[in-house]
Amino acid sequence: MSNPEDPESALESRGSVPVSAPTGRPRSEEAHKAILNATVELLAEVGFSGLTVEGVAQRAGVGKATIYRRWPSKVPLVVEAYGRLPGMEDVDTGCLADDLKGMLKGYLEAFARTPLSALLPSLAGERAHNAELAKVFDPISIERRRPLMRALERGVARGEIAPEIDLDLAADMIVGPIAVGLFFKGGRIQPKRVGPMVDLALAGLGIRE
Amino acid sequence: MSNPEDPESALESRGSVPVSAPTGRPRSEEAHKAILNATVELLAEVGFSGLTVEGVAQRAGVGKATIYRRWPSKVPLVVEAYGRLPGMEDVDTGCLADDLKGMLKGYLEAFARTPLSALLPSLAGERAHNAELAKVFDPISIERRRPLMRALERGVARGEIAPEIDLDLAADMIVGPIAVGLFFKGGRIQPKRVGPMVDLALAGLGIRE
Amino acid sequence: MSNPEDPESALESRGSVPVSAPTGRPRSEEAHKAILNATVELLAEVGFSGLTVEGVAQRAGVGKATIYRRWPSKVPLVVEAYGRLPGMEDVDTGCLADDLKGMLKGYLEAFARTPLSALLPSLAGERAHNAELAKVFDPISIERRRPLMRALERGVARGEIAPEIDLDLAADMIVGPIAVGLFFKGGRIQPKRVGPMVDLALAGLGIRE
Amino acid sequence: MSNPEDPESALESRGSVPVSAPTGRPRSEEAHKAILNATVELLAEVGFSGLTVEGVAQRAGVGKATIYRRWPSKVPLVVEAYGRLPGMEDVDTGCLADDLKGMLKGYLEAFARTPLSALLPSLAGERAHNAELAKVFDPISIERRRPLMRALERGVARGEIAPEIDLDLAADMIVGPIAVGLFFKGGRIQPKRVGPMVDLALAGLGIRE
DNA sequence: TCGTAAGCGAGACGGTACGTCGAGTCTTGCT
DNA sequence: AGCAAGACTCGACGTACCGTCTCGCTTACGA
Repeated sequence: MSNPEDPESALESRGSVPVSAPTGRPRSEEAHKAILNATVELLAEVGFSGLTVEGVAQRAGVGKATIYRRWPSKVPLVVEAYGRLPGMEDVDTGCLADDLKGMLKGYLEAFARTPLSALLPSLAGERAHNAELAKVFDPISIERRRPLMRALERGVARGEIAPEIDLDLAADMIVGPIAVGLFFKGGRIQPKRVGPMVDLALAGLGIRE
Repeated sequence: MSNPEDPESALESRGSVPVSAPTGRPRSEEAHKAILNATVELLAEVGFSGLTVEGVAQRAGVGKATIYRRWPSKVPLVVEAYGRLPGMEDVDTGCLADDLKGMLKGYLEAFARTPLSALLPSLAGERAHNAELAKVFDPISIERRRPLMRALERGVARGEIAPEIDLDLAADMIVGPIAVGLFFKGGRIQPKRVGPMVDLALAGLGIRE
Repeated sequence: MSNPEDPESALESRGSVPVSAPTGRPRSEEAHKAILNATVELLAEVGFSGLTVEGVAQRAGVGKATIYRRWPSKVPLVVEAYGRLPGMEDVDTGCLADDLKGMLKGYLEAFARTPLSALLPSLAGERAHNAELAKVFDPISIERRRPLMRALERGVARGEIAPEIDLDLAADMIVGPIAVGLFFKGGRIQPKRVGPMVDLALAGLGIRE
Repeated sequence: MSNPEDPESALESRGSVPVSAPTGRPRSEEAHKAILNATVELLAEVGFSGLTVEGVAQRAGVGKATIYRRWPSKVPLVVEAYGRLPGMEDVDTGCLADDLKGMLKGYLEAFARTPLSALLPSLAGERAHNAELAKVFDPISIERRRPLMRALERGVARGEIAPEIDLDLAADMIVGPIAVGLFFKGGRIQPKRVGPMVDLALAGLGIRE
């Protein structure tokens, strides 16, 4: 993710003159991909704590030095692999409830297709006492919930949500059950439970007529 | 946790005859406590992944074998240490909103007093790819949210909650923001935000006049 | 062997009044023997360096403390076990060559019957850097070659050996090939080779016609 | 000792084509030497039984894995260290007695200069119940007494020794007193006693005029 | 005849070293 | 320069014994 040695970053620095002469053999893009793929695969198989750089190198058919040349430790490697996995995709139907239901359903399906459900708890667990990880993990997390925030903002604009509502808190409440299910029950929420989940969040528990 | 030498287990086997003669020097209760204390301390300092059995032994002033004699690996050790930390305490005021606010506030204060906020993400992260851990972790998690469930049940009984509401989902939604804050934002929710949080959960996001 | 707690040593301190009242349960002679037997057996099986006090205790059906109550460490235990094994037995035929051949043959047969050939190298090896062991081992070694020395002295008395010969050196030369075979070739000398061995020692290598 | 990576072994395989491509970083010759030196030093200080691989690693400034990569256990390590120590050096004066006296004196001086006198008993003791050790130890022992055997053969050629004499037995008898002194008396024979020792072996004990 | 003092088997105690494994770094020859 | 390979130092793993220390019991003596 935009690391300084990345040759593509050099191109971004305006024009055709590289910042410093990139002599020698260029880094293999192939190796890069193989490493990230191996990382994602292994994370799904053995989890974060079972992941070894040695294992990634072997699976990717790559020397360990090639990994360490790109990532300073296994944490940023995993973070970048995580960044490759799909996040929430914006759904805009004109109705808040349908937007939320559509987005969450799509997201939960991504959980089933990818190692996201193994990765997220591992990374979140490590994050808690690893400031270095937190620094790169948090922006990605914020980025990933942006579609959700946008849907809520549309809801405010349309008058479906009262303007004084704390949207951040609202977002937490909407994805909260997914997080709780993921971290404490080890299972993904079934997609069919998304409907009630959103309805409950929108209507609240309280009876007030 | 209910290990066979536990004197109370002996009582469960009906009557005064122990299952088998407990010969030899009995295990030191003192060492047991010292180990758990050291574990809790170190978890708060270095997290689950940074915790080493060697470090626990050293901090507790205990030989490694004394730890391995009691716990087969660091996972159940940490789980037992986790079990010692305070959970939610039931608050029964006769009003659902006040019950929930009281309980959550108390719980969040426990987060500040104890290493719970370091432990929970670490354990939840490990849980995701460690079936052995999941087996012992999940019952404890369920036990810990029981006061919350009871408050909700009282709410149903009092007519504060519609009877058709899925209480499990409701509980997830109420603690959801705490979980999200803990796992993705690395911070405990401030106690003063508990009020809006509960109000939002009870009233919902939707406007319905 | 004559350790200070030995109740029989108390008797040696002149007279019938024990130094201190030997109250309490007396030490089990049975356990003592079982420990020594187990020690000899295990030495033959696994050698000195493979011998563990734990193993001896288990084999003897005895607690470890019962061993440590009698011997301060495994070294004196092994030495005492060694002391129980047969040594050279004096043979007095009136002819030096026959005496020596008889004694050596008998000794080599003892090697075949007992774990002596496993014990001796182990103890000698340990002796080299274990002063404590050397202190108890050496007197036993001297004692064990005394029959050999006596035979040589008889040879001098009878005029079979010139009086100016250093008998200690002579004894070393006679048992030397056995030692070399034991330590460097791992095998006991075959009894039938005893004859030439003694003849060579008596006649020397040199031709002197 | 003649391990497959040894460059000289490659030469033995006739021709310039190495048996297999030696990829990766080559093993550090420096570390190898440092380990062997540390081993010899420590053997002299604490003996075989007091020698720990951990201690060798520390003294050599080397990781334990680097030791285990080269030697499967401490036994072959010690054997190789032993192989580096000086053995008997051939002395050829034209007179058997002088040859033997010269060689033995030189050898005994090597005992004083090196930890040989600590090593030999330790290794011989271990050898007795360690077949693996015996396999590598024995050829070295035979090699080391070869100068002695050659001197005896020269003695036969010159007619100083009767041809029917068993030279192996003769060699055992000549070094026997050294072995006995080393293993049972813990001391090196004083060099000045070498003369009588050889004279006795050549002339024998028996009086026969 | 009974108390008391020491012995008993069992096994936990704090330690130390074992042999293994992985982290992150370094060094080959080749591309 | 980057590459695959693999050795490097370091440090934790989980195991096995060390020599010591309780346990709940015998066992024998002397009060």
